[in-house]
This record gives sequence, C-alpha cells and structure tokens, in this order.
Amino acid sequence: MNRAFYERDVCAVAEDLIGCVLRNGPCAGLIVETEAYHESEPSCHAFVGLTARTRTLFGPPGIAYVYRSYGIHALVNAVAEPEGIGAAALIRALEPIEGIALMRERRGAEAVADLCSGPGKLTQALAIRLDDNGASLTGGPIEILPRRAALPAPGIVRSVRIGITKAVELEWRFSLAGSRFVSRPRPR
DNA sequence: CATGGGATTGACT
DNA sequence: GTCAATCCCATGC
Repeated sequence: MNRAFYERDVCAVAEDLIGCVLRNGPCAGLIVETEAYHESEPSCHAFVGLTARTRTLFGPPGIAYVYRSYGIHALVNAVAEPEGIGAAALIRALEPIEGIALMRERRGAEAVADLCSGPGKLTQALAIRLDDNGASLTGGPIEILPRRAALPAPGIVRSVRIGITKAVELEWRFSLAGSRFVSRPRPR
C-alpha cells in the first residue's frame, strides 16, 4: 500500500486494511481485525499531544507505530492521516498464510488459530519488535499488501474497541465477518 | 524523583 | 471467571 492509502481518515484506513496482507520476511498473514485511534479521543495515545512516546503517531502516514503494552507485549499500528495529526490503525489479528512453522516456533503454540489471534500474539509470530517503531510500511521489510480479491460476503463487522477505558462507545473496531482468527471477545 | 496505569496474555480455579 | 507478570512513560509533587 502506498502513502496515499494511509493519508486518509483513520477509520477508513482501519476498515480497508481488513483483507490486506501483513508480511515480515518469511511470515505473512491476512489482516482480519483492526482498530482505529485518533488524537481527538482520549483512548488514543496521541490525545496527550506530542511527546517522546507519541512522536511516531504524529509522523508521516504509512509508518509503523510499535509500543510496549503492559510491560510485556509489542503492539503494531499503521500510522494514518496527514503528518502532524496523531492517528493510527492497530492491527489486532491475522489469519496466518505463510511461514506457519516459524510462527509456531516463535509462539510456542501449535494451533494455527492461536498464532496471530491477538495484537501481542501477531507481533511475536512475525517478530515485529519495539525497534521497528517508525519503520516504513511502504518500502521496508515489514509491508502491507493489497487485497488479492474482494472480501467474501458478509464482509466487515463493526463493533466497539477492546481493552480501553475511555471513549468506549465508539465503534472503531473492524473485523472480517465470521473469521475464526479474530481476538477475543469476538464481535457479534 | 516517585508513582500509577495500561490498545494483553496465559495460567489457574 | 480471576489474576499476576512487567516496564515505559506521562504526570504530579
């Protein structure tokens, strides 16, 4: 995907990422779940303004925002909207496509549905690390590729975001309808 | 400088 | 269903 894809409303970006492919080296997966975050709402890290932590979020669209969650996990986002606006789409789950043996090794799990069914799991499976923060998603080793085909009906489900305590009412979570590879709790 | 709180996961009851 | 692990950063004194 090129820069123009990311330089749009972050909800549109998050929704359009469903069905695209996230790849890092030999491992790749179909994006089946995303969430949008925008500086205008308090659950977004960028809500506090420009700080050392949020610098990436305000950077150019099409770069990765990777941060540590709960002191343990790395979570990866695609930075969206024009440079200077803090917004990003969190990638929450993948359907594994390639490099499954390596994913199993990294995750210490066997079932394919357990490899990338959560934002902390998929970064571990694809070996996306904190030092990838700020890396380009349009030309670097980590890349997002367009949908190969139209999404199967019934398409995309929209629901509230997960694990946040503010702006909980916004339906900014997007999932591939009926996918077994989304994180819990599954959307209705 | 001290402190509180997560965009989570996996183990356990 | 409950709960601990673990650490960076934003905030406030």
